[in-house]
Amino acid sequence: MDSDTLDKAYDPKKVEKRWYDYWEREHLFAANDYSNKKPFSIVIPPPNVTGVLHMGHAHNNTLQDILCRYRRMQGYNVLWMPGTDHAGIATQNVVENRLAEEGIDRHTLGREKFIERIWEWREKYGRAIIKQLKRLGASCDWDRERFTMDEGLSRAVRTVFVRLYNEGLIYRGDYIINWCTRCQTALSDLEVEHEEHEGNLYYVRYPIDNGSGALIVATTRPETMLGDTAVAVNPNDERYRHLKGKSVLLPLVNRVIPVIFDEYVDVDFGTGVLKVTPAHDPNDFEIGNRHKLASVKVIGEDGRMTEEAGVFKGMDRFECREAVIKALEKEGLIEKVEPYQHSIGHCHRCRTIVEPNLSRQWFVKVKPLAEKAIDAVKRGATRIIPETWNNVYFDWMYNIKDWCISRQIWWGHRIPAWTCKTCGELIVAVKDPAECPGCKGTDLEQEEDVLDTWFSSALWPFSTMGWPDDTQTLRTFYPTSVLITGFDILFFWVARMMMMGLHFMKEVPFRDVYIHALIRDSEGKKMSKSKGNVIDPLHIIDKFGTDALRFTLAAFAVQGRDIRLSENRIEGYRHFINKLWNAARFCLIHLREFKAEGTTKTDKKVLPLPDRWILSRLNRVVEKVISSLDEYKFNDAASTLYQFVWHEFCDWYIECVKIVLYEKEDKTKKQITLNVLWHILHDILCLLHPFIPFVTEEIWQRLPNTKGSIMKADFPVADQGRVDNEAESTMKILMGIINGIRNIRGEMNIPPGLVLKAVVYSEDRNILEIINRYKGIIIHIARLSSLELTSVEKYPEASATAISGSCTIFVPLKGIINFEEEIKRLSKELSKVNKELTGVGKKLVNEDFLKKAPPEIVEKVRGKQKMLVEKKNKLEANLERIQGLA
RNA sequence: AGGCGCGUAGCUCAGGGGGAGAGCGCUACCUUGACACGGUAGAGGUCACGAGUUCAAAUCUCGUCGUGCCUACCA
Repeated sequence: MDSDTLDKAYDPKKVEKRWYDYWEREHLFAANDYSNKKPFSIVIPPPNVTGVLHMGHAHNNTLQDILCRYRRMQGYNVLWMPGTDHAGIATQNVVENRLAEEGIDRHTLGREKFIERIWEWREKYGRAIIKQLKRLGASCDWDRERFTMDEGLSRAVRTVFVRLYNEGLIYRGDYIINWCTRCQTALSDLEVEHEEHEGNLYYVRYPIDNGSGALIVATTRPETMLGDTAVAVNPNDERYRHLKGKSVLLPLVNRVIPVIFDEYVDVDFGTGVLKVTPAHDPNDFEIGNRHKLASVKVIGEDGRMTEEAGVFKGMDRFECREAVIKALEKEGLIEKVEPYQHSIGHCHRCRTIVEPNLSRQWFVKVKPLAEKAIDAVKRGATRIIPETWNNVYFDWMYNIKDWCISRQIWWGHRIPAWTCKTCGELIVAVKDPAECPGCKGTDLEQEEDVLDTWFSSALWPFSTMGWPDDTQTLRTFYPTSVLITGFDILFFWVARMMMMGLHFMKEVPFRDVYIHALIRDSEGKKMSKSKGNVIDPLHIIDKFGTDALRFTLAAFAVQGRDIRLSENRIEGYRHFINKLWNAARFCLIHLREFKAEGTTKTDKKVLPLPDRWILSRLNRVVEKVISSLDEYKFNDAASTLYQFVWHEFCDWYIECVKIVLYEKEDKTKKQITLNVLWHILHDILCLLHPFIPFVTEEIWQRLPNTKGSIMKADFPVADQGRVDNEAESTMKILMGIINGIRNIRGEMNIPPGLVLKAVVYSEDRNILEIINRYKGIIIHIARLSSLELTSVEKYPEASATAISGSCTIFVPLKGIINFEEEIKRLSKELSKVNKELTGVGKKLVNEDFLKKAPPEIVEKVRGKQKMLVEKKNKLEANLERIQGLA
């Protein structure tokens, strides 16, 4: 690498791929199972194989990458475990749709062939997301990439299943589950999305059997009445007490069904009479169990009415609703119809309305697992950050219900259970059994169903590390240091990993869980393809570069608030990348002949003021960046660096350095400054590398006296010895004076070509001395021809004036001054001061304030008042004088 | 129905009991030997509204309105 001049503008396209390939070639992302360095590990939230990178991925993985690069530079042995998820239903749907385009149905293809096709499809298209993660700069240890359907992970899944089964924590049974009539599978409660829906509440008359009158039942789903096996009332409901032991005649079906009494029924809802359909409603199912009612399934798996529905057989469930209403109306059994708003469950994959259906499925008894998971967070073994998510986590865990894990699809881990066709024995085993352990029969039939995708994801932190084998990877890297994810999968994934990790590893899967915001569009809506409001990260990367995107995402990553992304903001941060680039360009031009021996740290005493100042500032920044990153405050770290690089390093330090580098100063002085310049740039690059890896590597490679990749450099450490309050306050004085002069220039529209003289007056000799010592800096940056100092009040004629601290700055403008403008300017300033002064004054006449406020606050306000009064007097004097001249 | 969060400059958002901030946009001036993806200066805010706590509230508490999300078996 040479340190020739950089291009005038940073072009990410020329840089990004080259350095990523280099990092991979040099194995810089590789974790070491045997290192005795401190471990730091993260498992990636595995994206779906079907997926393409969206902003959520970009955000999530940027944050992970920042931490991984940061910890590596701090000397940790970092493992970032990558991989993808087979995403059962989603993937199956995608491939099914592809096949449909070819006119092929999966059933004609058959199970084995169909699964083969999915594997083929995965090989061909499933790698897209990995490539895209690489474009993002993700420093995963790619040699360890895992897939939830890999041999090893599948073995983990089977092992877990078998153990839970043997422990009685997995069972099979007939229960009401959520059924998607389109996907043709059961769903867990989490996979159902509720949505408000305008419907009707139908009041239907159920004639009382062998008596007069009728019970009126309110329902939103009249079609399910065909499967009613009772009507229920609350035992405390006076209105219906007399119906004990009575029955009603179920209309249309003409089935006699009992009136039962159950506490569940809400007296205040509708008529206080509930129709009970155990086969199509979870609550009714419970009631049915309590009262030993029969279940009549009237809606089939395809969403059409079954044999049991009599004349309605074969109708679609929604058609049937209309038909039932019509039939009831005909018989005069509809009492009334009220509009009614209620929420309806939809399949989160295909939006079809979910049908609660009685079905034989496999379940995990999660209560005992959840207790351990609750406890782990309670006792702080795992921290959730930000803490507000604790409550959400606890709430869900406390109210957890058994998890339906069987899915009637083909793509996934097939349930390791077999039925012996000879004796009916159920065999659950890790390895495919050859014969029935009971009757030794060999005619075994494996369960058709596969497991919920999240069942395998729940094992991810340890299955990826080789479990159930006792591997060195597990010993070194489990539990992982932190999990970074969005709250949308807190229950789906985080909670379940907690449960499984604690149960099988006897240890939490992660020390910290950092829950980040969701990326939304400019209106605050969740980005989704169907809404068409996505901002494609790859498009952004092409347009602005990866670093600009990453820095934006980091700067936006505020805890507890969602991100509304806009291209404008990303563009703003591209400018920052370019600013850094150009600052480096300046440095490199001057560092061309920089010698290695100059890189040792110079003693503070011999350093010029600007150098002491920038080193002091740098060390404060280092401290702040480290503490921010340690607390997952990515935005604080990013904006601290932004502020420092742009508004301190570029705006002030480089300007000061120019004086030394461009004037004919002696060589040693130049060397000292170059030394500091090198140091600051060096540390800035290291501090920024985790956020913006590409541009920092590119500059690093051209910076003299660096070896290898910046990835292997040490992350800066704060050095309290470099913090220099005196230098900071002195610089503040100089900046104040420079700003005063600049203000005059700007406000008075003085041509920039015009070199000005200035006179600074102050009664404070110490201040004057300081200014005198550093007048070169002021002269240069404020572009003066000379700067005079005086402790005697003598007013240069026709001057514009500015006040800074105890100083009055005069800029003689004989012949150029616009008196009106100057009067306006001073008056404006004066009214500002007066306004502030009234505020301060009010406080200082307040007895309570003087008595009760902490003394240092009172002192501060007093000091401020004094300063303001001084400023006011000076302004008034200047104003008076200028008015006299006008 | 419960729970959580948000309402601060034109826009996107930081801050979180004692000086209202940033980026973008806007106005004026400027091709100054790193950078016009730049520089300098400037305009712009009853920090949603109402009450309370406090010497002091954008900041804490309560309420109202608006807004977003999550959870839920009231048919």
